[in-house]
Amino acid sequence: MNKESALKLPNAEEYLPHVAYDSVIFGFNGRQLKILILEYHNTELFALPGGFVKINENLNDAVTRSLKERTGLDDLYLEQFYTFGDTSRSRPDIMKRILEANSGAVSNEHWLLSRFISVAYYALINYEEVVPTPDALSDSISWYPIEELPPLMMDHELIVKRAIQTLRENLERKLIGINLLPNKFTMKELQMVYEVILGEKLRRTTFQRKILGLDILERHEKLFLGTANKAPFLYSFKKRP
Amino acid sequence: MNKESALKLPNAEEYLPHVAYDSVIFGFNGRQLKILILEYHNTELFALPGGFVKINENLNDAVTRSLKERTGLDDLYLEQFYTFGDTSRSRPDIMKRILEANSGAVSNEHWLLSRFISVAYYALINYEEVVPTPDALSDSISWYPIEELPPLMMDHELIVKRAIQTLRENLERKLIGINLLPNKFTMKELQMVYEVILGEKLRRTTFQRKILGLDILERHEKLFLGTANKAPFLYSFKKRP
DNA sequence: TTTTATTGTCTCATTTAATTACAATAATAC
DNA sequence: GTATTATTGTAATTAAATGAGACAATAAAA
Repeated sequence: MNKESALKLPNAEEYLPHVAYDSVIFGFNGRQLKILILEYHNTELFALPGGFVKINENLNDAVTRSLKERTGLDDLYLEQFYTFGDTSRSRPDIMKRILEANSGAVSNEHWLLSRFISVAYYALINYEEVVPTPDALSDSISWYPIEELPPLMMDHELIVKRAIQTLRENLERKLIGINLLPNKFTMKELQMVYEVILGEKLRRTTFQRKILGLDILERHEKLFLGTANKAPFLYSFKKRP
Repeated sequence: MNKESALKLPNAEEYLPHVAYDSVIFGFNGRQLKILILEYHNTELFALPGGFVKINENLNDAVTRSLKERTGLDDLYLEQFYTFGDTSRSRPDIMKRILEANSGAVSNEHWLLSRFISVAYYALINYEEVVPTPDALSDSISWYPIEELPPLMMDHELIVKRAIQTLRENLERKLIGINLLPNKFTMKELQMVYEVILGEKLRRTTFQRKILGLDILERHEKLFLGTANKAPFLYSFKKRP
């Protein structure tokens, strides 16, 4: 095991025991909705990025901190959506495999083997700006389309499912100024984001009229892509006053 | 101090440290939306009913257990809505007052004086069926109209505010089969529930047409109240198939 | 029998949304 | 140049939902 990463392992005294968080980080590559999944060293275990809360740290700050570490971004749309608290979600056997693959033998009393309650968040980020960075326990962190996720450990598949469900429910009400697109985008791109989130096709004219009617977009120059058809306008979200 | 209640104090070994829950229990008395607030022994401190999670207990089960103890009910509409995790929400000074008012001197190392993260739930219950019962630390538990709450300790006012906000947001989408009414109710009563939750008056004819159009109500016999006017029908929510 | 307050249901106007239609374009083919 | 093609922006038309009254049908009291 590589000593450097072992040194970065979270230390019992620094963190609140029994409390964790997990993040479902959504990105949009122009066609698909994807999420960031990490793979632990030498275990073939896939998981959501997550972490622990320092003794004197606000829960929300802890999540923001780890998202900054995983993505390099600090302006992201972040929303807490559920706290998972079943006893069955804690799997000391799996945690032990992860820890031992990373740093050799681990005592059965290790704090990370105890029961954890996990507060789950989802984040919406600009796919193009992200520099995914694995954490101390992981080999890799990569984008996976939500339709083609690897098998996730513990209850992380349930967490993803609920994240998508909440995202759908919140789409109309809360997050029109979605962070999933670059600063400037076409109406078609915005429509595609709505379609992949809702999982259904929308009518072009209805969608366009509705969004424009909300008066939340600013129109910019046209985007000439060299295709043999009318060039679409670029839009950006208006700054909130 | 009364020895019996002191004996019921939660014991450090039985519970998950640093994890708590609080419940906003809504009831409707026919005119107002109310919530259950308890008052701690000899402290003039008012708080939401809450509690702690046993080492081997699911979070949701812990909440159900305590709601059963506080209200006598086990069939209630219960929804988790947010987890409060700021460091500033923990107030060892206040907790110490509560504990000492209950059982004499308390060590500064007492587990209840440490930082807690609280998972907040709201419940909708049938006002008439409830038998409010204080917990070990409390003198009383009583209904307060949401417009006339006593000053609540720590961040409990914020928790109530967010509960009401979530209830409003969820009214149309989720909980048409509200638990706030008795089994049979008049259209006017249902409208009043909507009005107190939304905080606005609704048009009688529009409301009636909309609700009946949803096809979720069953019509029963008329309710004769002895008033000099046409008697309204009673309705109940259709059983979900 | 008349009066009063309230309920259940219609009607009609108004608003909002869905659907269709069509002109405007940006590049390509000729 | 001019016709062709795919796509975009918007207007016109239909359909659906909602708002605002109108009104007959009560249940009890005057």
